[in-house]
Amino acid sequence: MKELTKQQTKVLTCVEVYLNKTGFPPTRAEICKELGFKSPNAAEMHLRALEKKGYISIQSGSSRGISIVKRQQSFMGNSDQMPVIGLVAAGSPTLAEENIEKRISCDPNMFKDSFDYFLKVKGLSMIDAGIHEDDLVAIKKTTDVKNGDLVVVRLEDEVTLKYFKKDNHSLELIPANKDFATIKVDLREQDAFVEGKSVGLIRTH
Amino acid sequence: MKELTKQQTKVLTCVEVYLNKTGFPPTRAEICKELGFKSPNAAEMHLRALEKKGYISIQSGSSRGISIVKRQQSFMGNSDQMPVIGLVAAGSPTLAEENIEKRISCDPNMFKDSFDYFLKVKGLSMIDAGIHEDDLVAIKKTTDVKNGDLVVVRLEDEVTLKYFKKDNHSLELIPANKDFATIKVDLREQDAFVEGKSVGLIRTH
DNA sequence: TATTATACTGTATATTTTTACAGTATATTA
DNA sequence: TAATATACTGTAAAAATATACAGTATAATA
Repeated sequence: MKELTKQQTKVLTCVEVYLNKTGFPPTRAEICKELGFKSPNAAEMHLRALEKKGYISIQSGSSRGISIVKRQQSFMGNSDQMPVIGLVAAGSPTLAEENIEKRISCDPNMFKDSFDYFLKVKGLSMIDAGIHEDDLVAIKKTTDVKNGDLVVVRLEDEVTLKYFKKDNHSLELIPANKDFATIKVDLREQDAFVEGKSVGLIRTH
Repeated sequence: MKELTKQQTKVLTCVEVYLNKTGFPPTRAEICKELGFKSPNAAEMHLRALEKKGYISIQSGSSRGISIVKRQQSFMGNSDQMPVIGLVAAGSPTLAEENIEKRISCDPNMFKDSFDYFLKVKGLSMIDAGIHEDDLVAIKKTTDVKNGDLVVVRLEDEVTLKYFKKDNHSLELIPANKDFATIKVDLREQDAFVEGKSVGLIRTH
């Protein structure tokens, strides 16, 4: 998550406080009044920046259409709107806004380890690990992975979920389905970027 | 607190659901669309009644200026401490305190359907459905189940998680593992009590 | 039996609100 | 050095929204 500037933090706090006090988000004008700005465009621009950085989402065309994605302070409890990543566009960063399919309200600490986003599973390559198509795998962004971990790896422009096995320069990405082949990468020849590892899974029946 | 009429309850629920989904309250027109009213005044009048009875407060002159004073149910973007049911003691009600292994902080509405508790899976009888030992299956308490649903059924003093199939007096509880046999019950001879059905699953890696 | 509450449709309007556009200025990055 | 991000003022118009008013109809209450 990108860092916020001082003013952006002020605006986000203002929205949170207003929401906490009234139960609904403020208008641009109300933010201005609260923070001493003289133009509604000042608030507008800060809100746009906050959206771009993933802290809020703005429902275009709706009055007070601000929802908080990631709270700074937790007023109520610890529930964030965790992003669900569907198909990742080639070359784009996994967490880019255009890859976010929806958001689910849940506790980032509901699993043993914290996590950053859900990855929606495509295909059947992990079926023998009880991971089905459309399951949501909770991913913690980290490069600190051990052999045997279930990891998200980017190869060229493809993102894949497999078991991790590394031995010197040889990386193996192992599926859990006998119909799929292990992906073998020689790290001297090809890059592989570990995006994170799975800390849990949720499935809707 | 005064009692609500059927329609007022509907409107209040509508506001709560909208708020839970978007993070801000609905407009009169949006309530109408949701509930099938054709005039914004229909929503207006219900909101006035809800305010008069103390369930909400309305900020006059503000768009979406509805705040909920008294919630009907706890929807929340906030998390509840959902109970995890481990081994169920023979004869005791499933949700009895002594059966609660721990509690997990999460949103009761994180799946498509709401749920009441997590059941910790024992054994391998559902492995081919991608349900492993120690997975937590989210159970909604209900007796309204259809053939093919994944249900929690109590037979005598045993609680089991299986696929449901009922045909007249014949009840079949079908596992997802070829090494396990389908449980067949003649309802004229033996009682079977449907405790609920699965709406989702979570697993910690 | 008159009154009040519930439960709406339908229309209209004043107000609220978003949002685009035109500027100004500074700091940081490429 | 040019481009981009931040950080605003000021104005205006289009769109969203609240809300008043005029009705109709039914059920409950005094």
